[in-house]
Amino acid sequence: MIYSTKAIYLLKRLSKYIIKLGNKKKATIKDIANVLNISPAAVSKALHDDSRISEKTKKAVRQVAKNLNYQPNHLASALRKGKSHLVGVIVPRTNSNFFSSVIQNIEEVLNKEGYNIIITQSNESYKKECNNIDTLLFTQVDGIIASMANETVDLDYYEKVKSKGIPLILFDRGENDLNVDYIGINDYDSSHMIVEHLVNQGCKRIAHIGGFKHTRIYNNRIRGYVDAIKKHNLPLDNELIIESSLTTEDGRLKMQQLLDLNNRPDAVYVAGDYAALGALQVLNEQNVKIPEDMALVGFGDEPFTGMVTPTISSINQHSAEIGQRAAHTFLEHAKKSVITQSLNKQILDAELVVRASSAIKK
Amino acid sequence: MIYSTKAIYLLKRLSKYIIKLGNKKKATIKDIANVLNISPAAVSKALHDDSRISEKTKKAVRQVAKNLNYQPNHLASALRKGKSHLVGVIVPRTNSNFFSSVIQNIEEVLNKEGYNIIITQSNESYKKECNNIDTLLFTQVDGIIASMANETVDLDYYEKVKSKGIPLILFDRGENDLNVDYIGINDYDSSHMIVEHLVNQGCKRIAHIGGFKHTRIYNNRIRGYVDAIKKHNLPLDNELIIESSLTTEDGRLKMQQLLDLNNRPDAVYVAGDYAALGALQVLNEQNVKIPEDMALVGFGDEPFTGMVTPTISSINQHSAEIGQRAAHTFLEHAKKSVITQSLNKQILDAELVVRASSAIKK
DNA sequence: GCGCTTTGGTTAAACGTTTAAGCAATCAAT
DNA sequence: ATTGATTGCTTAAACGTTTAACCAAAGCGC
Repeated sequence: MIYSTKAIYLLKRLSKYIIKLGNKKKATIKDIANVLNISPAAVSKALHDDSRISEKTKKAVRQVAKNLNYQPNHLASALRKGKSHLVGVIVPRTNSNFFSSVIQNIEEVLNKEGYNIIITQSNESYKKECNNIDTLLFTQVDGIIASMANETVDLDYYEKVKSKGIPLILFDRGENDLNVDYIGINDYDSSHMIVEHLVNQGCKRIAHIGGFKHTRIYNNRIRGYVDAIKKHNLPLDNELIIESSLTTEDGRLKMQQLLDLNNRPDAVYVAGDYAALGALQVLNEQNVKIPEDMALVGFGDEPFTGMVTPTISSINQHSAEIGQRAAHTFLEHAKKSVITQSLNKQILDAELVVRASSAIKK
Repeated sequence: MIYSTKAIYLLKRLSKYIIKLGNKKKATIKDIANVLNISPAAVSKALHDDSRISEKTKKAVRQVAKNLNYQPNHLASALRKGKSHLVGVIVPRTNSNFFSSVIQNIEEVLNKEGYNIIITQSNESYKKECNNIDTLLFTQVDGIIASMANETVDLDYYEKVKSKGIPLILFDRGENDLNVDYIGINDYDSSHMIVEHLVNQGCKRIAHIGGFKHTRIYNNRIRGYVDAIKKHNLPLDNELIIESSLTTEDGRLKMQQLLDLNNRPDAVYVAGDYAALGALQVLNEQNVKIPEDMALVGFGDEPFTGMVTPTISSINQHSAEIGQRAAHTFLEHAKKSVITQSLNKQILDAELVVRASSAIKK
């Protein structure tokens, strides 16, 4: 093979550089510029396919970049551009299927647009959540997508995010008062669906183990339950509505409470799957027949609802779509230079997945 | 209250600045410097509690910083210092309890030291894993903590990380060949524990649904199984050792395969909990009594093993400790200026959690 | 061969920190 | 009074990109 003098010259400069870089740090735009005897600015433009750079130069730049194993320094470009291309995500915990699925979908959408996500967990603690916000702001994220901890009532920290002009998108657990984008399912209607379903199965006395009233979504589920019960002229008994932290353990306790009633319910709608699992365990242990003696419906469609015996009917919250919408909503904000947020709700219809725990009674 | 002339002067400058910043961007070190009529360098030093700055100035700086709602720009300091204080984490998926627990512990340890983590999922795909490595390198992470995808056999991409001088720590699924730090449990011994336990329960013909042989941990589990079977003079039959992808679905298939044998086993040790769940479903559906007709042991101690009927015995992999150790191992590397990695294994003993699926037979 | 556009770059400043080096003022000791 | 150390800052460069502004050379129409 015959090389032109030019090519040989280039090769020499290159190898000189490679040797020089050998034990040194990473290659920069400057190194490429030096090899090709052009300015760093030209290299930057070449790499960004600027129209003011000749095709020849672009090719050469790409070639040298490859040979020097060049990786752009994201920090430098982020600093210069004032954008980190990082998005913070805050969830109560990642080991629930709902949140992990939402996250995965956020990630997929954002990665395609050159964004990375930083996931943080609040463990349902308000303090941890504030910490998370601080670290995310510190890391200069371009936006925050969050689902609030159960404990969170004080919204000051989220106001801080807003005041910094950083797009904030809430999902699942959100607050109207913040006046930002929100994506979630229709909790009120979901409760209606569940009650309707249980009525169709012949249930006459339906209890509800709900979440904390101060969390809007749980409050909506409670309201939906109450209205649906009224609609069907069923007994609306105070002892049939119980507030719970919705952990498995608390689900056990609250189920026991229902079983201890003089006038037991014949169905129970639990506002969270983990608590529904606790309820199921208690029922199984005490040989209460499901669904004959007690029908059971959960909320969230966690995978284990299909694994336990009997399988638990539940509400599918469309985690994938929630994640995708949250990501797209952020991207829309990111495209605009001026960020103006207002209450903008995207409410999806949920889907009732009927399983053994509430299957038709004979 | 009486203010000194100085204080009033300061207050004036401050309010001037606050007004100026009002609709503007975030406050910087320069703004603080301007308010106090000192150099930005002095501000930086004051904020870092440098001994060469007077206590008086430090106090003033802190006060103004607070009033201006100053947040240090992480990007700038990272660029200058050549450290991003970001650590990349790669896992097959986050919705397994094992990984989510490891991650949570990594996060806890690293946050305390001022590091943030970026979590990425490979979904068991080699290609996605390579992508993840690229984005992490692009984001200038200071280190990578990873558990490999099932598919991964080619180690070139991980070599790339090593060659950039970025600390690499593997856990659970790792490769000796890479000569980096590794944290995991003793898979070989765990298999011994399981077989031993099943023998004690009176099982005479123990099958193994294992993972892919090319993944070292699964290979070790198989070797452990084989050696333990030999040790107890039990039948070591080729049809009793099945390779599986260890998904729930594949667990079902492989369990069926075992049930179809002329000479059925009386126990099966499944190298993953999800596959064990599939096996359990098949056994339940076909009314094979567990553990009387078929004892069952899983691996991983996923929470659902305690939720299903009957509950599944499994191996607890000490996810919390693995996460903590991985984080600490990274921190040790980070402290040193020169990074020299070598094969350094930390092997923890696992723990067998006996549940109903293998409880003593009468 | 004059102005005018186009091409293909270059120069220099900027992003917000950190930090080595420098320097003036004060103080301590001789 | 002189030297030397200490205190408390300042100056300026650097990290690796991006980008606005500028400019030289070539091409073009007439």
